Amino acid sequence: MLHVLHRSPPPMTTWVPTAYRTHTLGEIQTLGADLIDQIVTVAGFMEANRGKGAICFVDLRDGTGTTQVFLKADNIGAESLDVVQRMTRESTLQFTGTVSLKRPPKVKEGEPTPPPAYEVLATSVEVIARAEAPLPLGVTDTVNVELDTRLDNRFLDLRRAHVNAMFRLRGKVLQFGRQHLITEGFIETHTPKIVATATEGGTDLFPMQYFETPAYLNQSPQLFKQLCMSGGLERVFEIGPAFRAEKHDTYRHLNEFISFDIECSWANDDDVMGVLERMLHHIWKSIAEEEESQGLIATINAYRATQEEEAIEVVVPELPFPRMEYCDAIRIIKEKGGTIEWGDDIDAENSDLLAEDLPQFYFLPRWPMSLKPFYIHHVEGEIGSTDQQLSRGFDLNFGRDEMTSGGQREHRIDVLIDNLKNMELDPEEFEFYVAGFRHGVPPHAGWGLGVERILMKLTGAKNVRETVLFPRDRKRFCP
RNA sequence: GCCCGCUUGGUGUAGAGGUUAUCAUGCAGGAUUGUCAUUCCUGCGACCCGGGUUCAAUUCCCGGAGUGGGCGCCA
Repeated sequence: MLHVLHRSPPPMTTWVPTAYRTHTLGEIQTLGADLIDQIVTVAGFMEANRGKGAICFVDLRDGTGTTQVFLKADNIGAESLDVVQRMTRESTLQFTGTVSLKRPPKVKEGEPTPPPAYEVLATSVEVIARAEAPLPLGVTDTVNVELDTRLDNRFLDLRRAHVNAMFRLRGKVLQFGRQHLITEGFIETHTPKIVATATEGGTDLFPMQYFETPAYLNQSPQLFKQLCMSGGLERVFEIGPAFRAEKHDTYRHLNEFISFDIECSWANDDDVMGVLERMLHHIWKSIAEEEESQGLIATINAYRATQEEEAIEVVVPELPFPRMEYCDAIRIIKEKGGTIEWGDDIDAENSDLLAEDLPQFYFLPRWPMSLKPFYIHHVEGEIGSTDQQLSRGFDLNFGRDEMTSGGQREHRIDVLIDNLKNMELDPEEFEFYVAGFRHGVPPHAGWGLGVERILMKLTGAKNVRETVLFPRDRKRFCP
């Protein structure tokens, strides 16, 4: 059966000296006591410089932290001091100097003395690249910046501490998700993004030219990961882009997004719901427990405080997640006064009604077959309250928002072909896929999870675009 | 695709048919300071585009462009 192994945390990251620095700024702080009086070379962005007289303080920032560099005309020379004093914010500078204990700040009586901090007493400076002024957006300014301005100048936006922290958290989410699936026996795969035909039907695809032939950007790895099941790979996952040419314009949609997909043999919908909730639980738990992740959350909260926004809190969801079967969801929506009939999709307004009682993760299993794509499995005789055929398809929501859709797949080739015809798709066009079911295939199930949507829930982002480095939406595809 | 907003210095905002167009942040200069979100002084910098109404439009109307939100659909 399933073995979920306990993994010890990865070893501490080591920063090897490079051509431009002997130490990171983070190391100056963490190893400061041992580095006192040693000569070091550091490099980074100049966040601020203070002091116009015979002394000057520079706040220098690199990927590991911030350290103050202290300049005195006696040590560095009047000319270099002047260069630094006239330097623009966000220029990249390289300093050589000695590590020394920073003078402790004046502390009011009764308040605790802060831990010792370290600085670099500079003896020389190299201007690597001077930043043009004014900056299109202030990296350390407390004024709000609109998302559009941020995305137009994303490279500068990324220098802001809370934005940087968000992308580091994104890396963590992928790392912990990947880590969990590997412990459950899944192997990482890649499927093609250039395809000859629609993989699911329904959605609009981006057309492209493949040499002399029209082709498309793939909307989902769905059919290919199923072929992996027919190929006996048994448990696969993929983290990759999906492209959809839908002209939507909302806080939760992108035209290129990263889909976290799995497919699992000898399994039904209930089995893969288990994989999903265990994986999400692992991600949340790891973020809540790991020191580095907590530091990232704290950075985001420090910014939120300046914007008078509520702090985000990583609440580890309890296992198992609640299950709200489609038929029950319809009944409850009706009881709450929502307008819906059995067989309808659950729209945003009605999702809000469900979210009143289920504000976090919950599964919505057993959708009507009529609402699900052709590849979803059904068991004859599993019928809803109106005697209509139910499917083995499910959604995972977080409050009002859909995070995942998944289900057991149809492995019976005759039923598959019927389904295609019933949904007005041509089995001939899907021959590459149907062929995979002709020579024996295990029953299988899987799901696709929107990475950006998960990030929104974890980091409190109000718009998925915030969680993507360079988002592609209806109007934006540059930078 | 449909519905509703918004557009003022680099950034984010206040505001009014006639103003010296507000404030913060920023930028430049100066004073002070081994600073710690320093403080203080001085200065710089803006009404999206086109047309209309009006003695007068950045303000009102129409159109355009850009942008934000909601919906459908989805991850």
